[in-house]
Amino acid sequence: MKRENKTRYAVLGLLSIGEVSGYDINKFIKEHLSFFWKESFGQIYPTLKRLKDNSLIKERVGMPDYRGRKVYSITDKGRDFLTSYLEKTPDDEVIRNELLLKLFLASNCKEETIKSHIENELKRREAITLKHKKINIDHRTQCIKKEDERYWKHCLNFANMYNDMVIKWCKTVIDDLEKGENNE
Amino acid sequence: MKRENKTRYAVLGLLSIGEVSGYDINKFIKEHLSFFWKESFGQIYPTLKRLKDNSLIKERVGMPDYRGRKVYSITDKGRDFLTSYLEKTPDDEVIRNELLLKLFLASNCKEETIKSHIENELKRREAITLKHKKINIDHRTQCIKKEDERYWKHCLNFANMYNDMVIKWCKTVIDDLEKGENNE
DNA sequence: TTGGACATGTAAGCCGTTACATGATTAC
DNA sequence: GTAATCATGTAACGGCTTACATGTCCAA
Repeated sequence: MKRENKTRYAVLGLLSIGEVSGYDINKFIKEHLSFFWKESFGQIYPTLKRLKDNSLIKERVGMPDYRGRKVYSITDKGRDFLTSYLEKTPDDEVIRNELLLKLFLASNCKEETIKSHIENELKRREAITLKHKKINIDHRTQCIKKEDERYWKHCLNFANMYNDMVIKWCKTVIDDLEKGENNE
Repeated sequence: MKRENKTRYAVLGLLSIGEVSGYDINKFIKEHLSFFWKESFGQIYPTLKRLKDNSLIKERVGMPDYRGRKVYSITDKGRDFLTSYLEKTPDDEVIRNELLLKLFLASNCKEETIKSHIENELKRREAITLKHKKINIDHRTQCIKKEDERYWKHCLNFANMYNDMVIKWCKTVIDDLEKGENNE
């Protein structure tokens, strides 16, 4: 079985929430979903075209806000297609964690090097946590429809738990590396 | 800047541990590293050829265990290349978590459907935990060289912490979904 | 008036999986 | 003898990123 193009489901899914443009889809994913999904323009625009050709979505030239803007809405056929997708068991995440690869191979570099990678990761994660606390959950949820809110909060919660876990892990690694340094 | 082929670093990295064949590399990744890295034969064999052409590794026909088997070892040049790779800041993980995508879009399907996806994930994770407890850490570490062991244990620990976190998360989602059902 | 955000789209080209092709060896 | 595992490799094909190309609108 061939690898499936998942972009179309993500795009179709976002259109199930409301009528938006390709530009909006990109922005929304970047701002709100980037902790579990990524897309690029090079995928989004061709995907919109294909979905339109298959009558899964409808195109409308966005007036009066015209600026070359086109907005798309999901059709009944599109909604059926999306629903049948959602029923299929999700594929395993494809994991390629470069930080762990480098840690695993760290006997080929200085201990300082790998330590600084871990410290960077820790800082990055702590910054995310801080940002999430500032922007409280209600604010992050403003743009989400009522019926989706419940599911959305679980997604956010996943992100937070993952973040906390990584922070904890980074600290244990750093502690261990420092312990080693003192022994020398 | 072009996207980088990461496979060569993974392959080179494994050869830094010892002289092995393409088949061995595949097996090792599948058995030991699959929680943070994946490769397929279609990438491994061409990569070995390219690394050899660039003198980063050396080929040797594996005698006396001959069965068409070729084994590779890292050269000094290869080791330098690997070290300079390890010094670069790791790229962000590319995340595409289909379970979270489906959860986010779950207002387009029956609640039962998404609930069963989460339950599957929970079962899968619990099975992994069980397996890891059975195969104790010393056994999993047998095949790892002494100098790598310390780093390796941190990688394993990441896997365990992540697993535990996901299990906890799944349970809160399932609880919440069941609470909703009772209210109806 | 100029920079930044809005807005759409294509082309090049590597990346990576899957399927296919082939054959040896070992254990039952 | 036959199934499983060992073992290498290629071809097809779609996936996806990156870079490029083009133009508008708005605010300072």
